[in-house]
Amino acid sequence: MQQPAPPLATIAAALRRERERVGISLAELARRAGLAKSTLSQLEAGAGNPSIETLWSLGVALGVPFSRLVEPPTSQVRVIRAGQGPRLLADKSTYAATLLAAGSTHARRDLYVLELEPGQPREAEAHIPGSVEHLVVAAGRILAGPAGGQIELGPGDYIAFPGDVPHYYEALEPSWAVLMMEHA
Amino acid sequence: MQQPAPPLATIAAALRRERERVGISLAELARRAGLAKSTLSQLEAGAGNPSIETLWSLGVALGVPFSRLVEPPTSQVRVIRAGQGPRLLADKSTYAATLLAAGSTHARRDLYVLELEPGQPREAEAHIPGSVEHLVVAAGRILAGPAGGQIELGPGDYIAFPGDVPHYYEALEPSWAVLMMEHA
DNA sequence: TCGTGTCGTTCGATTTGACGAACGTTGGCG
DNA sequence: CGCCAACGTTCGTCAAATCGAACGACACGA
Repeated sequence: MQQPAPPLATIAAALRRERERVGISLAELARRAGLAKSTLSQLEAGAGNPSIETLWSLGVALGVPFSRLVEPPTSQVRVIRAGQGPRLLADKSTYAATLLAAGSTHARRDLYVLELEPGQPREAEAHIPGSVEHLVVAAGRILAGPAGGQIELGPGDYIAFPGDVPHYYEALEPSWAVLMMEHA
Repeated sequence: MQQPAPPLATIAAALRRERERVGISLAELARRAGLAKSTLSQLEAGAGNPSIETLWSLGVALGVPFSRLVEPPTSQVRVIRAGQGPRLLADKSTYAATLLAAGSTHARRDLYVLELEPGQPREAEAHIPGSVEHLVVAAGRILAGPAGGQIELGPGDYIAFPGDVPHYYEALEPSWAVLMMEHA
């Protein structure tokens, strides 16, 4: 499972990698995480055995989930090509989805553009267990979320919710959005 | 993301839950993990702030992945309102990125909202080999693509291009877009 | 009724992680 | 050039996590 993985070096590498991804200095990250520079310096040097709270605050400050800091990076190289011509999948006149990028069976992530018109809401039944839907509203107003827990969203708003329970989309005005479907 | 979640109580609950699932005593687990009984006792009581190595050895002894001990049960609904969320530092004032969803190490796909102002274009150096960037323009006009092959995009337009070669973003007017970064 | 084993908790001693202050270095600017 | 600010590192100090040992509670047999 995670047998021979000494998390010491992994954490050191992950910290430096993620920090450079965000593009901030060591001192700045320490400030945001509420830590001493020295602590972070030693961590990135591979020395030390940080406490959970310390690592957690770094994860929050970097905006990455905790697991990314402790688990070794996946080294396998897999190329997934962008979808060619967008295809249209429509089942109701008020709802249209355009498939932008379809992941392979090994890396399942699909990217859609949704176009919705007010009127008949779309009720989606549960998908495969473990799937997650990510929605960013580009224009208009949309009521979305798991059945019974819908939330109203406007341009720029983001919502993520489990796709393996019944859920729901309704446009309050002509709208469109970007949807990332994540399958377990 | 994982915002105000103090992992202290989560860990305590997870430890007791997983230990009872395996069906061993506290003393036995401490023995297998190479820890003092007292340490484990306090951890399950919710007191303490364990080090990474301590928690890791418990994960190994319990036969569960590390993340199961630190992350709360499972995903629920998460909303990030426009303008909220962790903002990545802009190396130029014309560029801002907000991280919406960060993939785990096993499914590396990150979702961002980009905000761009006209002016200085953003030149990005190559990322990890095999990475792909997917961009959907929500509003405005953006010139984007690999260096030398930029394409002008308007609202609703989609482009995918390799992220492991130098590439380029420029807003022709105030714009924002949804970016999915896909790491190999 | 002892004696023995294991359970989980509590109590000092010690190792060690985190802090704050200093250091040398680098880059920008008058 | 000097000055200043920020960077990342190193060092001494302090608080805290971990340890080892002892504790009371419970169960099982002799």
